[in-house]
Amino acid sequence: MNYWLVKSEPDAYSWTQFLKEGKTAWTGVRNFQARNHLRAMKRGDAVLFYHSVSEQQMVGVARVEREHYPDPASGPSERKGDWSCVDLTAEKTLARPVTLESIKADPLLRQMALVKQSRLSVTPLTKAQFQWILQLAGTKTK
DNA sequence: GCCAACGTTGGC
DNA sequence: GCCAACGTTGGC
Repeated sequence: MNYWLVKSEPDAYSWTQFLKEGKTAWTGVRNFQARNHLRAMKRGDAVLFYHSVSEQQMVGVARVEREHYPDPASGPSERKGDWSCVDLTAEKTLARPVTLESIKADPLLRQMALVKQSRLSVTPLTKAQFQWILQLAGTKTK
């Protein structure tokens, strides 16, 4: 079981909308490193959902429902299969969102790729980091 | 709103 | 193949 973090600007695609839909195809990733992370995701992996820019906090937990498959090409220079996407299901909302501020203040959490490589939209995190975040959020793991 | 970090593009 | 210019992302 692996642990991941995906980011979204709330204005573009919010956790609220995700919850409403229950399931979403995580498409549109156009960065090789992020794509490789998508391809490494396994069904059942836990995924933290982070709101960037206007909120800068972790808001929910999702799960990998379907492992990577070709992201529909969006431009003339893209061939089908150049990029990948996965399907995610929304699992639970964090009782208390975990802010970037508190992440940076924490010795364990500030080692996350989210902090070090702020522009990367799909990043891995350790089990310890994941569980600690849930604890800070006042949310129980299954 | 600004700008640092980073990725991509295109001229040479 | 190098690198300057440019665009985008996201923190501040």
